[in-house]
Amino acid sequence: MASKQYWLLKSEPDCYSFDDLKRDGHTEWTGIRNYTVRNMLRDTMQKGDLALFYHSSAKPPAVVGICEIAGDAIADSTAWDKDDDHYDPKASPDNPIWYARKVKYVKPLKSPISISKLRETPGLEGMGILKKGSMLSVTPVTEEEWKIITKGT
DNA sequence: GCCAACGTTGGC
DNA sequence: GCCAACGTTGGC
Repeated sequence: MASKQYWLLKSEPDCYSFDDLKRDGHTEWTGIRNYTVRNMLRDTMQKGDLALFYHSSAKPPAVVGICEIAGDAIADSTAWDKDDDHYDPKASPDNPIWYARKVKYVKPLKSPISISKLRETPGLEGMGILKKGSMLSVTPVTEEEWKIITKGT
């Protein structure tokens, strides 16, 4: 088994916040409708990987906590739910197209790190989240970046 | 298979 | 609410 990998999961707190995850304990990370993200989530992630929980479109946008990839890839059944916001008419139980992962609450950061703070921090310049125009809701995080961000928590 | 048009994302 | 950047779509 390859060594542990690190990720950053982006969510709008109005949609699903880190506090929601704390309340629930775990959740299914569904609604991914981007092929790059799907491939990472389905093929590259491993059960037991750790992830940063990032609040996008928040005031301010920030990394707020830590969670864990708690299961293997599973078909995203919201894709064939007509009432779901992320309904995809091309998906079906026989051809799921989209996948999800179970994610488990771990703990909050000692204090949230805003995007402007991330930009100012040496060693984090290369983070996917900071790239202009990055729209990926899941991005890999290096061990180095992970250590800097979670130091002291 | 090219590429322009369009929709979406997300920081500001 | 603006707008730059990106992914996706669809006509050809």
